[in-house]
Amino acid sequence: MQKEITIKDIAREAGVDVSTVSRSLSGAYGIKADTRNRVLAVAQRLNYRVNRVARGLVTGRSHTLGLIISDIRNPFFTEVARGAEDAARAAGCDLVLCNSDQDATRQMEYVAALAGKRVDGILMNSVAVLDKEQKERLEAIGIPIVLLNRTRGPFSTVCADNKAGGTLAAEYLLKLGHRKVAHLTGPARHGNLTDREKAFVKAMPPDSVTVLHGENSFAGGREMAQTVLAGQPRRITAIFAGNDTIAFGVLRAILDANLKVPDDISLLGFDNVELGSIVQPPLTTIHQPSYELGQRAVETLLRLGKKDAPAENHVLPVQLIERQSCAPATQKI
Amino acid sequence: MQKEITIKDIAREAGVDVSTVSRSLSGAYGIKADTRNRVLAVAQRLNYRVNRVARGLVTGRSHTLGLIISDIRNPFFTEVARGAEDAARAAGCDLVLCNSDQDATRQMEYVAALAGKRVDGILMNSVAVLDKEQKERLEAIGIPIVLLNRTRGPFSTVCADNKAGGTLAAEYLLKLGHRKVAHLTGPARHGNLTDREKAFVKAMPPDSVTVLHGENSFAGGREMAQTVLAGQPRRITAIFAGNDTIAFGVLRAILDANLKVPDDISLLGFDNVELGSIVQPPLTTIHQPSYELGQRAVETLLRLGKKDAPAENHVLPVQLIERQSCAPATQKI
DNA sequence: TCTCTTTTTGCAAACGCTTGCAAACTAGTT
DNA sequence: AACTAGTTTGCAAGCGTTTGCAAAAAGAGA
Repeated sequence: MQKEITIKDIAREAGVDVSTVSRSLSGAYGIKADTRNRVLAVAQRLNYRVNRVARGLVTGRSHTLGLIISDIRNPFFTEVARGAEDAARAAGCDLVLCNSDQDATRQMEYVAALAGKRVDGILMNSVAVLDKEQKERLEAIGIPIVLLNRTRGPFSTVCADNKAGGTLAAEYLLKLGHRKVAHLTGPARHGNLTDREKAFVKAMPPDSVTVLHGENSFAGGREMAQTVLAGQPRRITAIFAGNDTIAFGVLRAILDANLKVPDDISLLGFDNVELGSIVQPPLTTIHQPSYELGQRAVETLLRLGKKDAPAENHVLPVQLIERQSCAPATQKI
Repeated sequence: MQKEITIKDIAREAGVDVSTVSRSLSGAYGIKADTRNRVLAVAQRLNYRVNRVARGLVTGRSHTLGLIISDIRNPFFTEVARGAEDAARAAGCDLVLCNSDQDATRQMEYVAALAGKRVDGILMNSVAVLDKEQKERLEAIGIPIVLLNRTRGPFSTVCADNKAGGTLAAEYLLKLGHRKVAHLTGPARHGNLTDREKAFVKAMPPDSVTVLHGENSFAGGREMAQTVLAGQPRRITAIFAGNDTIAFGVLRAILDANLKVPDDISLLGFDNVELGSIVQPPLTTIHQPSYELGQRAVETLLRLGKKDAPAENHVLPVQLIERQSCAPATQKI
């Protein structure tokens, strides 16, 4: 590691004070164009590159944001991350990536590490709803934070309109004539999924929907679908999956059972991950604006950085993406 | 932003010097257990959190690594990123995510930004082979760097064994009796893909393979497959795609043409992204250890950080994943 | 009790930058 | 020529740590 070139070197070389160099470099007002150019030339010649950590120490701003999600491999988060990164970049910030793997301890470790780094803000899709102690810790840290996929709480939030999505799903399925449907979703009490579920059930006629809770994954969807398909207490004409990943599992189970989508059974997803358009048949789903979620979240975060900015709660609209996995219900019964 | 608690506060409170606090906190040798405990207690009580940027300034180590890839949404990179993040975390480092979108300028901007942040190392999947000037700039920066998906060059590299993969593909297809095949891949002169292509063509009998170059994407695969399927100068029994993403596009085109995989035509991918096992039929492919690639890369990076560490070149083995998209060739002609 | 080691602590100088304040100029008025 | 009002610069004090070195304290051996 060769010696680092500092503004001192430039100052010496250009025959001015370091403060003048600093001001020239930052384009501050009050430096004669002549001097500035000379300084800039020297800086260029010496191949100078500002040391942001030193600058950060004095300014107190690190121009770094933290993104804590459960797993970047979840396509939804991939998209969120991309939106966040783009927005961060636009604002001259870097984004550090943290995978919590749904582990609350790990999540809080990351928060602590990011705080130690004095990031300008934290973007987090919290593992679970925060308990009182965690909330206090977060507030004590005093770093702007915005929570993804949350709607309430003392912190700023950015979330898709899951309730509207649930309702949308119900309306669509009803319009197609489905009166006996199953909703296969993740664990109960999972913020997002629960909102979808509640709104969906509420918008459907009483007794028309069977809800199954399982693992929030491809395998989970497959399993749930298998049990629904196997023990058939009632003939089901459509399945609404809690999200696309579950839907893919369901699809696999249906195909494995030698049934056809949508001829034998309709399938509706949620999220609109890219894969949905690749799979056969292309999946009809509720689009969640994941990229915009990430984007909006960092924009909010940046605003929170300003003095006395109030918490913001954003709810982004969802949208039905009609592809080929849903068809009108046929009265086979 | 309330006032930050510093070691000075602790020092005052505990009645010792800041250096003692620093040493206590870092568990240095030469502090009486008694004192240390007292300091630790005060730190705890004051809810102290070390300022890593200050520390970084004096130690010269930021415990941050940069990851520059073209797009995190590419599932291959998602996996690489995950491997990298896990390895970084294990080493007590953070990872900042940079999407270059295949833009060389943007890539170099990121390098500069990361350098300004004084990251401990950069992990990069370079957009293109580096020209002389870029190489010099990278070297001048003096930050450890490891290149992903490269095998040669003055820098350390981590790469899957693409040549072996190409050969493997050829051997497998030959074993199944395919003698007229197409290789649909990305742009010519794309490091990775080119290696695969060359090895594949070389291992196949002369004149048995038609190579098509197109866009490296789902759409690209679809298009190339359409032209192969449409104008059929010769009957093809199998397609080897440059990677899984292309393969998915090919699959879609085949399905759209009312042909069956593998009955009418066999399809072989490369990469082994998760989606491959979800798609119908499950895709036979060459597994590239993406997670390990990321992991290995940061491990290498960390080693480079040590004094006088020599450059390393790693080639990771690939592996055939046999699923259901390939079948023995039938002599339809 | 008095040296001689060995620990344990404190002092002070970095690390590379920003920034408030005052000094030194420059130009504009009178 | 003197005075005022800028404008351009330099001085020096930080930002919160770490760390080499020396001072102080504590044991140990006599």
